[in-house]
Amino acid sequence: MSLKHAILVLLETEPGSGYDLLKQFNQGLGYFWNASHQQIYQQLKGLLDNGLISCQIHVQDAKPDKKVYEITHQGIEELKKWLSNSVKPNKTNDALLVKLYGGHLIEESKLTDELLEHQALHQKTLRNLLEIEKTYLRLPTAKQTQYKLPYLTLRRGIIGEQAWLEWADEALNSLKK
Amino acid sequence: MSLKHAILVLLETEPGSGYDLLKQFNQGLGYFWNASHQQIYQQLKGLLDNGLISCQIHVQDAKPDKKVYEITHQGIEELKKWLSNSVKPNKTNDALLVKLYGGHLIEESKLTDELLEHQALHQKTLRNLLEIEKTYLRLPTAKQTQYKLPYLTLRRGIIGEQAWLEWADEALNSLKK
DNA sequence: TCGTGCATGTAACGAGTTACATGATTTG
DNA sequence: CAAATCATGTAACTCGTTACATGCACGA
Repeated sequence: MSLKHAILVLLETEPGSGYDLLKQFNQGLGYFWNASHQQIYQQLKGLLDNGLISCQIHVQDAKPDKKVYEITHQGIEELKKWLSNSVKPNKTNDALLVKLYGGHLIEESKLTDELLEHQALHQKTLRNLLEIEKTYLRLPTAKQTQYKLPYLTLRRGIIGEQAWLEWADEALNSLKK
Repeated sequence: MSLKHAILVLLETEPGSGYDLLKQFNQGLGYFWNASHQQIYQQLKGLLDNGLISCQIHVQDAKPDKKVYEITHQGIEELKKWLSNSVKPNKTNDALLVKLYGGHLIEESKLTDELLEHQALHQKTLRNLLEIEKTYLRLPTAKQTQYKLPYLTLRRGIIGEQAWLEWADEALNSLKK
């Protein structure tokens, strides 16, 4: 349901191709929404069929052609409608926790190893987010106000990652014993 | 991929019916894995076809019959294999954050309202988890050691919810301005 | 020449949601 | 008398992943 709307949100800010959207999902938006290129291209097809976006082909030299999509009036209406209705809270499905829960069947060192792997990834993500935050905090106040809402989502990412790492410390200590 | 294994983890602890599993998903396991009854019954069918679980019908009076499933030797082997291979880190797809990100299209009061709704739910979840933790902390040391791993997953839930609420406070304050 | 970036897609499958469907017993 | 609990399922659909597929340009 929401990938459609995530794409509309991005296209509302500025028109772009499937490839452009993919980059945004891998960068800025990636800390709260992920999508593969396959999914994106499928959704774009659907959105186009329903008239929520329009498409123009941009010929480039030395690079493949690109299809640049733009949100339509209808698309904006649909987006506003979606924004106004409340969404259900997120379901968490976390395979790592399932493994911990049933972890007595294997050696604890394997659990520790996997925790350490995940810890390294989360640390990297956090460093990344903190870099982006630095950039934001260096902006003039007017710009900060303008990007207030996206900044709140960034804060969610930072606080969430910090909490994950806090837990991982606790868990690793508990496993050591 | 993981629902299968979540079911195996539960059946490894004790045999049960699809309905029993559903209750476990709605209670203890629910803070890190969710599944609907439709999904569970489908997966049980698949697991049975693949010989990872076995099934016996228990006739009850004054209640419908139930199919009690048990993990097989093959099932335990499959579970151990899964536990030994590492899983990919979780992808977060959070619709609420997509809405915040694109929230400039609607009135801020609508965003605030929805945040408050979610806040109430998270508060309730946290209270619940803290109750379960109290029960755990009252257990004798031997029992605590036995349930060490599930307790770690509970801690993840608690720390995660606390972090969510911390963020929500920050977000609500920022929206007030 | 090999990998990375740019740029797009199809097909098959597995995971998850929504809707439909039944029927007894217990509790308020 | 209505609602919740117990107990099971099917069907249609959407969402997401994995694998397959193409082709040019540029730098190491």
